[in-house]
Amino acid sequence: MTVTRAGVSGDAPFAEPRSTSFDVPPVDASRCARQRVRRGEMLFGAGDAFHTLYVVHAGVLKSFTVSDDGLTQVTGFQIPRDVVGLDGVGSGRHLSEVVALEDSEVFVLPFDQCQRWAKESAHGQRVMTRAFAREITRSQEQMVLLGVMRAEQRVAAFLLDLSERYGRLGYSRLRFLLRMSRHDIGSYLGLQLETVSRVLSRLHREGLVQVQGKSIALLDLPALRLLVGVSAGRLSPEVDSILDRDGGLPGG
Amino acid sequence: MTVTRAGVSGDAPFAEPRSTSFDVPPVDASRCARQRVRRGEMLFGAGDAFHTLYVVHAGVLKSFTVSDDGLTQVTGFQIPRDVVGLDGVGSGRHLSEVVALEDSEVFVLPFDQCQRWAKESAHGQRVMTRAFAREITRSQEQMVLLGVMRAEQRVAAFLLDLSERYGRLGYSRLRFLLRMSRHDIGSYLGLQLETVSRVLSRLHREGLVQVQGKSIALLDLPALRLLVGVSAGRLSPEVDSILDRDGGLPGG
DNA sequence: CGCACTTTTGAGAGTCTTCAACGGCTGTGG
DNA sequence: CCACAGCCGTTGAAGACTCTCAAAAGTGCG
Repeated sequence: MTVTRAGVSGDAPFAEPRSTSFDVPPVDASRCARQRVRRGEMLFGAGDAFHTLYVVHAGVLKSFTVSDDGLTQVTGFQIPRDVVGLDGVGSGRHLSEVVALEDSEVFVLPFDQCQRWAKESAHGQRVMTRAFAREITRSQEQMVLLGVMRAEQRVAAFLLDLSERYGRLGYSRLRFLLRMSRHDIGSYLGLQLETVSRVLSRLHREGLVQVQGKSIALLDLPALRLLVGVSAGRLSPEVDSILDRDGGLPGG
Repeated sequence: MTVTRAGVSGDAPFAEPRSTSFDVPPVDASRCARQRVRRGEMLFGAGDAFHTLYVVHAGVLKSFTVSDDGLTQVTGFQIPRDVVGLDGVGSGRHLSEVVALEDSEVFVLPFDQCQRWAKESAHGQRVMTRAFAREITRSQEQMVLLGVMRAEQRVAAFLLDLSERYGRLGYSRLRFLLRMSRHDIGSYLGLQLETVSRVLSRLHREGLVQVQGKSIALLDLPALRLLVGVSAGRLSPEVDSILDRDGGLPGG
């Protein structure tokens, strides 16, 4: 799958029948610029100038850091409502690269506009702060995963995380598709692709999950949770944020 | 070393001869509340309500997550000018715990005050945003370290990171003290303490470093950098932030 | 429909961990 | 001031887990 660069095509704001609001800037998704990113296309690359945040509207993306020698490390997978691009805030350049794993669409949120929004509205500030905070929390959890968990636990944690996130979007928590390759999963979890494959096979044999290529069914959620251990960071339903007085997400 | 809870003693704002400004809220350190944290004392614990950020003024702290079953994972070591407490922003409760590794002092920055500052001043917003961004960048680099590096590389990267940070503070980049135990280092790097000890011994034998208990001397910086590989995330001098028009830090 | 990539599975090697023992250092109390 | 207890650090040996190399089957895109 060759990576190409996404053309900025649909970047003119246009309205849509139902206002799909999300908990990230700007408030109103219906009048927000969008951009399509086809499977294999790159949303932005490492070293690109940063001036825009994105929120996934449809599809799945993967983020990964690129070392000077070409080695890569996947840092996350983004599904609808996830924010993309925060890695560029610090230096003004993107440290990581983002590619679509399937035909996707993202909302385009110029960062200076976000900043203005945060400055002018208390709600805006809350939302922006929370976006940052989530990224920090997520990274911290991933650090625990990479630091203390063994292969089987990492894979289980990965599946439970996806399950939870799809669930929050209104999709099934028990059956979903792994849009990313075993290689990508391995890179994300600090494992080799063979190890990922073996662990999935083992979990299948043991009846905890059912795997058929990219199709996954979680057969025994409690056992999976037990496996991960109460020990390693909460992949559990979100705690309410002190920043979040604006509550949950509509529909889903 | 038993962990006790730090009493809120010096929390009344008081002035100081020279204004030690730092690049984090509030602007003026000279009129900022402070708090002493003695060796082994806890600045805050996991689950504690979050309402305050801290900036290390003197000393060294360690942050670590605490699992339900009591297992811990060190998430970072903080030296002067580092921000502490951002992990609590997301949920309103601290997810991690912070303990002083030596007698230390921190500036106390009520978060709502920071928020107000960010809202009212462009400079404040930049500084706050950058504080968040740094935390994200740092976590991302740690993810790479934990995900793709081997023990020797992790330890070398750890030493180079400390070297760089001490250097930025005006201390020697070549000789410094490891205030934390081998156990803490291991926890931070996703290794066992024995592995850390062994690697340090090996690096010593090979002439890259000189280790005597907690005292470290980096004898061959280029070799250490080579070992880490250009591959794994930049632990190199900071890129300038687009958020940072306020420049460097005053005297180290 | 075929080529290329992905996934699975096996076998052996390597790294890191685990268990264990020993010496050193530190802080405390007599 | 010295003795002691507890923690820290080092080192060894065996074992566990993951990686590497390799081959074959499966899948999907063009």
